[in-house]
Amino acid sequence: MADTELALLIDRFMRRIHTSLQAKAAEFDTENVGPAGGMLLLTLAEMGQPELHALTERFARDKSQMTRVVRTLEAKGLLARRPSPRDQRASVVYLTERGKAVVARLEAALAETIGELVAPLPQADVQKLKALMRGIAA
Amino acid sequence: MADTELALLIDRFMRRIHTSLQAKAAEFDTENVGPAGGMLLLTLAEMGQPELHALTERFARDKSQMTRVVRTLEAKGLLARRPSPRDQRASVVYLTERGKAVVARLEAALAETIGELVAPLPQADVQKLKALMRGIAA
DNA sequence: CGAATTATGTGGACTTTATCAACTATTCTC
DNA sequence: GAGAATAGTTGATAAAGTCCACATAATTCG
Repeated sequence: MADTELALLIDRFMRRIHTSLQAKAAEFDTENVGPAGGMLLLTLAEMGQPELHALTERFARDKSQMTRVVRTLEAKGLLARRPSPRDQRASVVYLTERGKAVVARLEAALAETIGELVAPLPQADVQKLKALMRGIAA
Repeated sequence: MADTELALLIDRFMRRIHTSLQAKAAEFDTENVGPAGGMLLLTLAEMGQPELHALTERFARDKSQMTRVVRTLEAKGLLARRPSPRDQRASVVYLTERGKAVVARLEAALAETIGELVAPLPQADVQKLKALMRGIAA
């Protein structure tokens, strides 16, 4: 029975990322995608051209929430959809060119913030940390 | 310049904890403290008798938000406050007996959920993971 | 010392996210 | 082909976070 500390540490880390990004949002969040929209775009960039339900599962949010976030990003022209060839109920989601440009900016800002927060750790430990988190995600 | 993946992994992990706990909330969240209240109680348990601003900083939320969360937990009789002896502006926050009982239940539920999510990892790796996260938090 | 500055906490108004249930339209199962 | 499950949307609501202004106490430093 693992203990509870991990959740507190992780929550805190996430909140610190959030706050730090919030502070400099004006500089990089030119499209006003906000935290949720930003994370979703990054997740989508990672996945390529998933069907919406797959993106929803990876992003670990409610599907109705997903509908709405995707719709606002679509309205901003950062991602687009087309019907899935394999399943008429499903749609495939993908970044537009503008979306890719936004993702590049988001990545730079996020990487900078993470870099600061993670500074006390040697680089090798950061890699180790990511590897461990990947192990959980699997 | 570290990359961005860590944030996605961590966000996802946190959301999975959240969803899993949500599903069984009826069993353990007898006082309806909710996710935010729960995390705050656990943080407070960890800290002992901090002044509110110290708790706020550790919890990494806005101070006005903190006022409100603390107030609802106080109303439920799970924590209490008394004026700080050192600073007349500040108040010291601490768990009541009922609060401690709630914390025990929260810890059990959270530990169970984390245990499940972390199952793919050997126990030693989980320890390593916590150690790394502690290193960041410092 | 005293004036300006900073820190603690509260309140109001607002935005963003999340939740839960119902519903349509497909697809799968057997 | 009937019944169950899946993909996605909508509506109503609740929870959480943000930003600003305020009151009061403490600190700084001329």
